[in-house]
Amino acid sequence: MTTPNTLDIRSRTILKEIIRVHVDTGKPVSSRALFKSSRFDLSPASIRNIMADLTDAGFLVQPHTSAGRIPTDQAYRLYIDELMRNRRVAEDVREQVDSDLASAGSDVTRLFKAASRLLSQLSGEVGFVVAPDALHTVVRSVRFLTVAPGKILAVQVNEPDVVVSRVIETSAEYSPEELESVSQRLTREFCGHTLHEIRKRLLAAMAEEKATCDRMLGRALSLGDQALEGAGSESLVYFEGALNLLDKPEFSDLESVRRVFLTFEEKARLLDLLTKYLDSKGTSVVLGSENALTTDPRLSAVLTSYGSGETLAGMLGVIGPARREYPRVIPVVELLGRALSDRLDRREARDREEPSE
Amino acid sequence: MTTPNTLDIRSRTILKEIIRVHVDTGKPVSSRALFKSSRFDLSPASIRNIMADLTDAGFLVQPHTSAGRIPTDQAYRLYIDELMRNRRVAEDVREQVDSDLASAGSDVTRLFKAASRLLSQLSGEVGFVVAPDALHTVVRSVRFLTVAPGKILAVQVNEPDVVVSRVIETSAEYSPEELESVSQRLTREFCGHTLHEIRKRLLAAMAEEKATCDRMLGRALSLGDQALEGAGSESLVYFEGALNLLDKPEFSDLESVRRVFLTFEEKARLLDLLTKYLDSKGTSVVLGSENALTTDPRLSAVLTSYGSGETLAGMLGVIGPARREYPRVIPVVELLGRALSDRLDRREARDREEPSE
DNA sequence: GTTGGCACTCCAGCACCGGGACTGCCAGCC
DNA sequence: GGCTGGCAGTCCCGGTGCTGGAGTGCCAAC
Repeated sequence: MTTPNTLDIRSRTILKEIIRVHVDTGKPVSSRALFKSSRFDLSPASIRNIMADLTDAGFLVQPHTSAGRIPTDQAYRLYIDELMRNRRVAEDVREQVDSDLASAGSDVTRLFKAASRLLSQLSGEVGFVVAPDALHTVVRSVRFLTVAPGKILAVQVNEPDVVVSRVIETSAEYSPEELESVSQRLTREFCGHTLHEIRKRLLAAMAEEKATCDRMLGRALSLGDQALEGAGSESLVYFEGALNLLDKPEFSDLESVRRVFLTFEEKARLLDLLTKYLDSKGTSVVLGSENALTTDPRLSAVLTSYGSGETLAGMLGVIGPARREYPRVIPVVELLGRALSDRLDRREARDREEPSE
Repeated sequence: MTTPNTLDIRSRTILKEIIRVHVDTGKPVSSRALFKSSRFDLSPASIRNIMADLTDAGFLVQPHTSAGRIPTDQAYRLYIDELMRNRRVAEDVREQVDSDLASAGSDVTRLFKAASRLLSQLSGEVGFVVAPDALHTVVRSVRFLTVAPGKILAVQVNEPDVVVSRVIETSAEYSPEELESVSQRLTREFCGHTLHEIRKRLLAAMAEEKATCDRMLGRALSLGDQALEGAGSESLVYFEGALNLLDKPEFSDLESVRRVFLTFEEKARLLDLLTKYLDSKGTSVVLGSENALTTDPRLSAVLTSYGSGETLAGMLGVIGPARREYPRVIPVVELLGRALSDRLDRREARDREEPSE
């Protein structure tokens, strides 16, 4: 019997082939099918022996006694980390990504929607884009506009052109000139910092202001405080293609459907879990058994972060069953990460042909 | 045999009772069940005779020979129009609506979300709110802000405090003063009109400007044109509670689930159909067989329009199976229509106790 | 017009069976 | 020692047949 880390070459080859076949067919893989599908110089009986070892080591399971084997998450983990090699993204896919993102123009919301739709289409799973977390993104400017008596629209422009606006109510009246000067003052003060930092400084400033009794500054700070209140609590996520999962045999019973859709209904929880992976640069594969994404341990994700310039911004990726074509899907996710970063960076024209890798 | 419009009293009573029982149980209703459930002075056999007549007249159907009867859409139509009487909304429901909407504050987006969630919760179906159609809503003001070199944020404030913003790209540079004067000029010009009208006038103005060569005005108009471009094409809809439909026995097979979710995935088509009912003031019940809402003729809707002041604004309602408690659900939908209108009208405190009816 | 009775129909659930798809193990062979 | 063919054993799956129950439709009697 082999221990997890010391699988011999032959076992690895078999495991790899089992994954390939299973991803393809969706059904348990039998020794005979393996024998026929590829030219190992081994009889089905010998393959059975190896499969028995792989089962003991935790890489395979049997749905029932007289069935073939299916790979475990542990097997996928090994496959992803050591066995597989990414394929190149087909040229027409690149072109589709480029043209779809280009047609979204410069409106960030439309860009995110287009990206999640592309992810969904290209993977056949659920595509998602998490917009830059409002709390950790860099503020570029803050503006205030009167929209009605007692109602002021606070517009916060964040780093990659993400605009967040909310209406706040004030009992006090502000003149346009006053609003303009407040806008300029707050922008000058806070430009280039994250909301997180700003919030702290704002509180400190308000405490100090109480002491100095600078009325004008006080009103400015109060406005700023209201504008930021609750900001970042509702992160923006774009999901697309939940219906795709209905076609996956692993989710096509009613109970699974309920759980899967429940997952997407309460986006908040899902988001929390995904956000953990925001720090890690590069692409991660999150398998359900390793870190339950949801109530359903069979859900897994491929995700990567995107961002403009130095600052990490948000994440995107796909969610679906662990049984997926990793060599094809991972490069697609990475492609979209780069493409979206480029767009946000306004470097649209650069390295369109062949990203270094 | 009775024709549709001349059902005698007894037939109506029976039909009403059949609907009541079927809405309650979800299963076909048998003559015996009717005999036991209510004190008609009739034997099961007599009830059977009447049910046979109702079947001939198109009000009932049998799933199969030896099953009870279920009401047709035609029966629901009669029930809604003539047989039922709305129940009063329970006091605690009123309070929940008030407090939930109040806690959404004055941010219109949050208000819509809260309303659709309430509709979903209170009906056990899918709640929806269609935001005021951007094309037919009245514009209050237009503002422009520079967010980055070559990128300008156009903020359009519509009548019930609905803010629509989009980033537009310009090759030309604009100074803050120039933007401010453009904002004021366009606002003065267009305030109080609908986008629809504005678009027309804008095109006329641009043609004229070509003649007079007023450069400054030309730039203003160009900005205005870009700001409006594509506006209104993407109406905002808020759906909530699609999962509720999974609990309905009529939608709990896989094929139905697929169709239902497909319906909500392509919101656009659904919206088109719903929008037809926007003109009609008051509350409508749209039954699937009368006007297919979707690919699934079993989906139906209860909807009403809401609006601030004189202008109709948007719609809200619920979507679910025709088998629903109309006497309870219709008043809930109407309550939310009024409540939302009131909020948008800033008449929050008015007639909280008992709306006239 | 109403009613009890009765024959008839259809469905839902259950048990049963046989074929097919695999595996695990064993004994023999290189 | 590793590989192999053979064989018994296990389990699933689809089809079939049966039975009880729930309802209806009709008829004859009141």
